[in-house]
Amino acid sequence: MSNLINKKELIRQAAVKVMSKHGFYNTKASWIADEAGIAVGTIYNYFSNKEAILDYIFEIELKKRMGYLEDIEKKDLDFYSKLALFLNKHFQEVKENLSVGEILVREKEFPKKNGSESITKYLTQIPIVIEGFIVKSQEVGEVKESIDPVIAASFIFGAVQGIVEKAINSQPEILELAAEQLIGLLKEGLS
Amino acid sequence: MSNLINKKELIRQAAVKVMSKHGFYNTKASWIADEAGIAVGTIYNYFSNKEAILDYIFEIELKKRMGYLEDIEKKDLDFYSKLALFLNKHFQEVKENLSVGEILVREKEFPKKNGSESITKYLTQIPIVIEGFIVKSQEVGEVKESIDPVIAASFIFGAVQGIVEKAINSQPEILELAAEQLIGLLKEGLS
Amino acid sequence: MSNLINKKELIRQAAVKVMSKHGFYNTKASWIADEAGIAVGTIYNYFSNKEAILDYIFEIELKKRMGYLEDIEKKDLDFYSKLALFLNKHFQEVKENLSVGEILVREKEFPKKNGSESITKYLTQIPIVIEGFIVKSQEVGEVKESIDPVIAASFIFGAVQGIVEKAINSQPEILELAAEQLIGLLKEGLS
Amino acid sequence: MSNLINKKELIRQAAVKVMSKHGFYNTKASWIADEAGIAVGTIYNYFSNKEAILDYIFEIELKKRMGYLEDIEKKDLDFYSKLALFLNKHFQEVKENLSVGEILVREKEFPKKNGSESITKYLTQIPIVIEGFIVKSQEVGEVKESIDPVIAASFIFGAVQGIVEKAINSQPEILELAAEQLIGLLKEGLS
DNA sequence: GATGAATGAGTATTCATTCAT
DNA sequence: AATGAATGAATACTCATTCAT
Repeated sequence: MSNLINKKELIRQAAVKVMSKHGFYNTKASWIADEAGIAVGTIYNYFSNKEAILDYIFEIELKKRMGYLEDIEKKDLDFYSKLALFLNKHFQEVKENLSVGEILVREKEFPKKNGSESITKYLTQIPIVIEGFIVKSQEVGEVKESIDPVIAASFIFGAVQGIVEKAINSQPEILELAAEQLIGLLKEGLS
Repeated sequence: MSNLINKKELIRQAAVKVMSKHGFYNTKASWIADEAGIAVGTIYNYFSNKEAILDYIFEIELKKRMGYLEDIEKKDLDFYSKLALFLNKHFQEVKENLSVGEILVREKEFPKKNGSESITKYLTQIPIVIEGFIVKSQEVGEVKESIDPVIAASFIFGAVQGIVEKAINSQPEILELAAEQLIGLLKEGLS
Repeated sequence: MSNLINKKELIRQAAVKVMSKHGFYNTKASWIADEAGIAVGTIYNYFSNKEAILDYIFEIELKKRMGYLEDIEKKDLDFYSKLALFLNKHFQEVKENLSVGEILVREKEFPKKNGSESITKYLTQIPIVIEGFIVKSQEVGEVKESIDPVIAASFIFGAVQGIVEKAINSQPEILELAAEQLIGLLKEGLS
Repeated sequence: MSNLINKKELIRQAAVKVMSKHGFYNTKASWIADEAGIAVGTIYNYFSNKEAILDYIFEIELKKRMGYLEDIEKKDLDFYSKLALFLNKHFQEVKENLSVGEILVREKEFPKKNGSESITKYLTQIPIVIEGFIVKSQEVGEVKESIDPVIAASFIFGAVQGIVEKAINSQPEILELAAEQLIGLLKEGLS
């Protein structure tokens, strides 16, 4: 019964593992099947094509982040506290599953006809929410008026991606301090 | 002989144009040839394979950046001035050729045997140089000791990538203010 | 047990509908199941494979025709009357179920190992019977000696198929007059 | 130079051979390539897909027939002479290349999106031209008014197909007499 | 008997790369 | 050097068939 969900989930996890290692384009459908311990054909009982798997991966992760952000948005906290909450969640997730982090940072599909909806959303929505945080903070005087919210949000989202990239490539341990450092930097600058 | 150089350069530029639009994996060698107005076979007189073209693109761009950074390093300037010089150069380049920016931000090849050396270098070396800047600045007391140079460098490099991504996707004009805003943020934080 | 027969018949009818529309090779087993309102697996409780369904369809139709022909053969009628009886029956059947007609005219399977026995029989036996009619008629002087029975039988069978094809493609109403016209033509020619 | 034409023609001929033997759906692209003595990929330099090959086969044969028919149409001959000319040409072609005949008689594609234009045309146009012949002949009083031209044309086209089918299946030699016999039948009937 | 999820052999098609001209 | 037709390895995806429930 929940077998259906489980199989799709099984494929998703196998795909994360394999795609994080070889990249989307170099990942063969058969590798995912092997990793999942199922037949190739089975993949296509749950996903219409390879792209749909990647899309689903992003969909899941995006949902998680948007869930966090919604919860956070409701809270009566200053900008830095809100951001800190989000960063902690995000870095925590990545720490627990570096493969997912790798995919989130690296995959930027180039669709032909049916590109991955969710990748675009992931890369777009999250910065927009951050932008919203900033705008509100400016209204309250928490953040300087001279700051361009669009630019700042792009910085922050980019910085987060950059840190995850670095963590994956060489120093996973930086994820421990990353949130704190990032918040500190945003609060007071480097000096 | 300058003919030789020109043809290679011609191919590089054609590749930038086409790859920025469709991504490396979805770009057919023949499209590059068409864009360059040459025969497919000709590409292979100048590049051993498709990857080598992308590699060459990054090689060129990396060289430019490293050149700037070396020049900047020699100057007797404070950290922020140095960084400002670099950012201005970088954003200027991207502004002049958004296609190049698109590639620099998006392509993160997954090599099998012979992955692109230059992409890895680009993603690695530049942050390291920035890291060096930070370390030096900390020695002089310009930058707080509490700042983790690795994280900060990843932050900066990531933020730069993030802003370029945003510029490409929707608002090229933010490149105008980006350097100034980033420096401001790093100097004093958001508040 | 009549349940057993009914299910097989149900599948046959569903298959006729779907195959007449998409052709044997483009008909998915699952479509037949859907049309029949059963599960795919059920099909295989009644047929060993997809080909066997088509084979069965032809088997049924061939049996019907051979039945008619046997009955007709016994009657003491002249050639044209016999043929008329057969044509009326055949065109009647087709009129009542154009889908069956479509299949009879269009499907000419190319077997690998286990080709459809019945298709071959259908395409072979009926002309042979007609040939027999002609030979007998020649013995009685009803049909000219100069007529080659094999050729004439092929004409007649082909003409019947041709008319059905036309009826299906564009003018089902020609089936009304087809038998009469065909007989007239055979009797006296066009002039 | 005419190499291009020759290669396409080479593929066409190989396809005729193989498809006539195994049928369109059971013919593997690689078999055609093997028969033609070329690489599979080469096929796709000349045809966009397998269907396009079959389409081309029919296109060629249809053109031939329509060419004959146009030439014949211009001549000032009675209906039977015209038809005789056409039949002789057609049966001659088939005799010289039974494989082509086999395809013309057997292949009745079921297209999804992009079905074979030419097959439909072949099955449609030729009967229409014959129909035209009949109508004209009726105006001149050559053919009885009681004859339905559509039915008669379908009869004739079907009879032709029937005789080719028979020739291919068992008695190629009947093609010798086929035209004469069919004309005789149409002229005076069987009796 | 009925089911339908799982299977995996089978194939059309693509496209980077080659090399004879 | 330039060409572009020829190549054929590589792979996503299909779908008839099976079989555990």
